[in-house]
Amino acid sequence: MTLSLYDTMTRKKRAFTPRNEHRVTLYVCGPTVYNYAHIGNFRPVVVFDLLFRVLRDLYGQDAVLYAANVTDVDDKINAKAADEGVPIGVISDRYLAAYNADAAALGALKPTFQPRVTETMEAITAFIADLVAQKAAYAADGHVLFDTQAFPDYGKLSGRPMDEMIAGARVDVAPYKRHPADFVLWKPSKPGEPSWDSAFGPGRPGWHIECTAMIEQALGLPIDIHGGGIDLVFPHHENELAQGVCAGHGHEYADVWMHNGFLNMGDEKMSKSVGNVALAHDLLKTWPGEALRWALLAGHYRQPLEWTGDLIEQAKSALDRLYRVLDDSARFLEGVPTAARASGGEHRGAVEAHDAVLSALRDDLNTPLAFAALFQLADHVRSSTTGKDVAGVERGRSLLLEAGQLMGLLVADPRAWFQGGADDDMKAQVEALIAARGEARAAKDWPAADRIRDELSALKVEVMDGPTGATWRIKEQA
RNA sequence: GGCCUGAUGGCGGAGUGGUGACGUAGCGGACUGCAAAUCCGUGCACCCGGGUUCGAUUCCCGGUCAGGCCUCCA
Repeated sequence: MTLSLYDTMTRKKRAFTPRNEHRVTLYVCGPTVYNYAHIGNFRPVVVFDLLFRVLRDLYGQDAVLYAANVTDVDDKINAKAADEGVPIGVISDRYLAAYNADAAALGALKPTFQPRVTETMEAITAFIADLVAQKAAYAADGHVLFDTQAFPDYGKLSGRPMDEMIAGARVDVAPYKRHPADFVLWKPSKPGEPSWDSAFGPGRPGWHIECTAMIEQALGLPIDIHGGGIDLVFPHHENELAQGVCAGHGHEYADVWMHNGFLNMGDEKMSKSVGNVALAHDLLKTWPGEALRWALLAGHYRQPLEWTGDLIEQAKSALDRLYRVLDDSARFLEGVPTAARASGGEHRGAVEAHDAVLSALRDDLNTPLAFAALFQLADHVRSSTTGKDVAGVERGRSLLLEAGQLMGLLVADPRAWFQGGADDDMKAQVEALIAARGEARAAKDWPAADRIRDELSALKVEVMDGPTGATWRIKEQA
């Protein structure tokens, strides 16, 4: 099975072939750490984490190098640092830690590298110097600018004819630019702002150069896959590409460009600047990270996604269904003597469903199709459990867990998934009530049994009578 | 003004030139002391108008609507 990926540059899905299958390189544009990140920031995090996992599954755990940068030089960081009267590092460290914690809660693996602009200054200034030497950049009015005329293919990635862009532009062009599309590589810092020394004078890097320099430093150019949000195609990635090619790396930058669709809140675009926020940090207080991860993967990554309460609830329900199968089948296996367990049998249906998950993911990360296969696999486990097919349950269960965990899902203990909110005291209390209710039921004292259920209900606990006794779980919040 | 996406059932959301995924919600039934879960059954769609075709939700053209980018928001 080959991996095919949609490439923004060629606008079609292509078979993916890494330059070196022992060293597959992936770079994704990361956050500016000046505040808690909203859930939309985590869509690319989760999407490209999934790609990272699929690549590792295909090429080997250590064969994939994944770099996700952190922008820690930025006006918003400067403003916040000035507000609090602290160095910018205090701000960026604080919110980077929060960001990483949220990403981990959403099931994202740590990238191989997480470069920061402040730790890449030498590479940035060296890169700019290289561009100047190649006559692809020029100094003007204290700035160093990239000369877009030096790159004939400028506009190709985003599919924008440059002359039309300029004709329709609504922005005033800085007078020192030779061409309206030229962009800043290095600029002087304003008084009081952080500044770094360079051959072009003290200042700070422009937006686009940092990614190019970080890629060069962390992975080496060219790379296999470059990813990010669709909104970055122009100008950010277009500019990265221009810089990267003109600095000379065999005139190659990235083989595949991948872009995830936007996350929308209701009908409004979700953006911190608009103030229409849903911080992952807050969402994680009420929802399991796995449910949020599922919700982010509920649609194909290239499609826009509407972020609504319904979406999260449906994601939670879907996971409940899978965890219920895992829980029920685990209880069934606990009741089977070890000696009676066997591992024979083909269980073709389960194997096929497992393979269907893989092939769906390898087809440009078709997560909805992968979810469908996951449910199919769960149905096999369910019917094996009902049919008391021990080998079938064991095989199906391990395939389900394997497929789910490849997607960063089904990582919780099934019982903990349902009883997660309870501490030991509460568990003991619940067990005692359930035992009392069991006695009442045995005596066919239904009013007493129902009274105890009401008590449990008040504790937000739901009891479920089964053939092997009662089980329970924490009820959904309204 | 320029460029680019998308339009599928109550909701979410794949996919396909012809037997209409999957999840969730609805309805009927089984099971259960009741309930939950589970199982069985069932209803529900492919924006509009042309064209190509034996046949289009799927291909082509036009339209409408929605969204994105062109301002260092992923």
